[in-house]
Amino acid sequence: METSLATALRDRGQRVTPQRLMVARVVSDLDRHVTAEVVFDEVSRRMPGVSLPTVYATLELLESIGLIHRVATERGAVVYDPRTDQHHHLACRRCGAIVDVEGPVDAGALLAAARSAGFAPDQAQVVVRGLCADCA
Amino acid sequence: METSLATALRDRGQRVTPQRLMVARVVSDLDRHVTAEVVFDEVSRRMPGVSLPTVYATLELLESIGLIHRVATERGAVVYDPRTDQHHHLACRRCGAIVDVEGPVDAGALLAAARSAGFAPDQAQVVVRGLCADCA
DNA sequence: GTTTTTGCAAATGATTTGCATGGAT
DNA sequence: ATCCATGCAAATCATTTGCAAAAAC
Repeated sequence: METSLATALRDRGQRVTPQRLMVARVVSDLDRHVTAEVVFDEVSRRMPGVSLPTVYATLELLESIGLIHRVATERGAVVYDPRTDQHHHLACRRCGAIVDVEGPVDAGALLAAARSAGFAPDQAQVVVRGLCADCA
Repeated sequence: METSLATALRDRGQRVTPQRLMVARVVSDLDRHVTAEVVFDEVSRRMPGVSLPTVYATLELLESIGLIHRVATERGAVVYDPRTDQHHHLACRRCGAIVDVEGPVDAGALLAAARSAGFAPDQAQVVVRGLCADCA
């Protein structure tokens, strides 16, 4: 991932800094939905002195490049998802946890309805709400 | 709606106050996705002196009763939805707008996958991401 | 009369901004 | 040498909390 990040940054005329490489590496290593705070803690462990604003700015940058996705939870909290391929989410209504889930979904009729309303759809993502194994 | 709210409150041993009735009426009248701030502004217009904390508390109460739904937008902002029946959303990736959309969705396989992961699903909600008519 | 709800003010928590310094090109 | 990125501190924004006074039961 570091390589593709460095390439993307150079292509965009932006700078390759150790902080940016570290944030990208940490998100990739943690390999789950993480808050900015969690990323900051792990980055700080590996590279003390990195500031929280830099972590926020870098997460935003990584999202604009397309290396991570920003996900809003039911509670309004924000987490970052290292997966950028199409997938769906299970959201626990009690503890707020979000877990990935795979599976086919037929939303063709919905996309058609969206188009006829003048909306230009990119993708349909499903959020399954309920209780996770721990809360049930 | 006022009647069902008053009934629900009495059933729960809670009090029927003019502020609560007004918040419920305003959400119902505005009849769209609204922020707490927007509700507060309209409530203040009709009944000056109502405080913002009361509006927040009442929106939370209305949601726990099931008269409105809380929805987190892609940006992490929170809006309240007067519709409580099953429906889906179009989310504009540029301006953040959220619009209701109707249509059948087959998420049976996904729900099955959720169950086999120990998750107890309530419902599957689809968020169609893309560009709204105004932003396209 | 008793208990809940309200309004006020202050606290909180997450994220963003301004600005001078430091670092990448 | 130039200009972008960083770290720090402070600002901002939405939401929540503590508490005394007011209102509903």
